[in-house]
Amino acid sequence: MPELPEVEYGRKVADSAATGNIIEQAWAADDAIVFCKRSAREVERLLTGRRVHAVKRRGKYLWFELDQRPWPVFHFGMTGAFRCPEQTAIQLETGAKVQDSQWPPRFTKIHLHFAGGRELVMTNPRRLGRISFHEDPPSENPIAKLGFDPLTDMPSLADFRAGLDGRRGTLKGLLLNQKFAAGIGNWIADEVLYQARIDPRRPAQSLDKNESRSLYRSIRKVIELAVKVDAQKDQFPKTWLFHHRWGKQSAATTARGETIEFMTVAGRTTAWVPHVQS
DNA sequence: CTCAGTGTTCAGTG
DNA sequence: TCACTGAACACTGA
Repeated sequence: MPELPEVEYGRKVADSAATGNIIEQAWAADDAIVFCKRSAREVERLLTGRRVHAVKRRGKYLWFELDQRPWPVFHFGMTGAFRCPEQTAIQLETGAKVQDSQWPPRFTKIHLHFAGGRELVMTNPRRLGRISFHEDPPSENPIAKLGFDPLTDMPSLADFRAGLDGRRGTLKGLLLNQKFAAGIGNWIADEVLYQARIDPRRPAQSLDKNESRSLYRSIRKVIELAVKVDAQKDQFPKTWLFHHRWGKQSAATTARGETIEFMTVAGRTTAWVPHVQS
């Protein structure tokens, strides 16, 4: 699920459960991959008794500010999510909010119990997510090398344009590059290029003034709206490409009746509308 | 049974 | 060294 809007929703879930509260009990799964070689017992030791001062996000990364360092950093990979009993989960495909059928949910990697009774878990079925610990997450990799965050740190149009200069690769590849813009993933890249009416294969440095402005505006619009509705896909406008990109059905069309085609760009499946994007 | 997949990293190339 | 590409990773669900 996780591109910027889904991760920002995860931040809100964690914030409501954790901020201001003390972690009374922490349970971690034995999973050397997700915990970056750290043992479950050590993870539990680093978290138990700590008070959470804030839950921060940059791009697709989240971290807790605790009363003692190091601080935990969370990345959802392809399938991770934060859940708490009070908050509904967002279903992967449809984006609809659903209640968990069991608690803690399947694939729970970490389970926190807070003083006062709130709980929070991170699930991660495919184990491409990561939970690591850093003394100062924003100044250390991988967070330090991220590019601008389109929600909290959108550059000026002039700076955005300057960032396109000298880029030899495709626009699609650049949008997916977290060192350029942090938080854009496969569906947002396709949505933004469709709404800006630009061919995903175009070299980034080839855009004229109108095109780069259009791309800039599309990024802001898609991110801000998706965040506003807590990444619930059924609340995205009907005109968005998003609703029609799944399944790669031949003869897929947008709500406007435009033919959608699929191709691989920058190594990723790319949905686009040749009639609109040039 | 096979394969694609909303992500990142790393080896290899230019 | 930088920019970029493609494979690998891990596992579920179609």
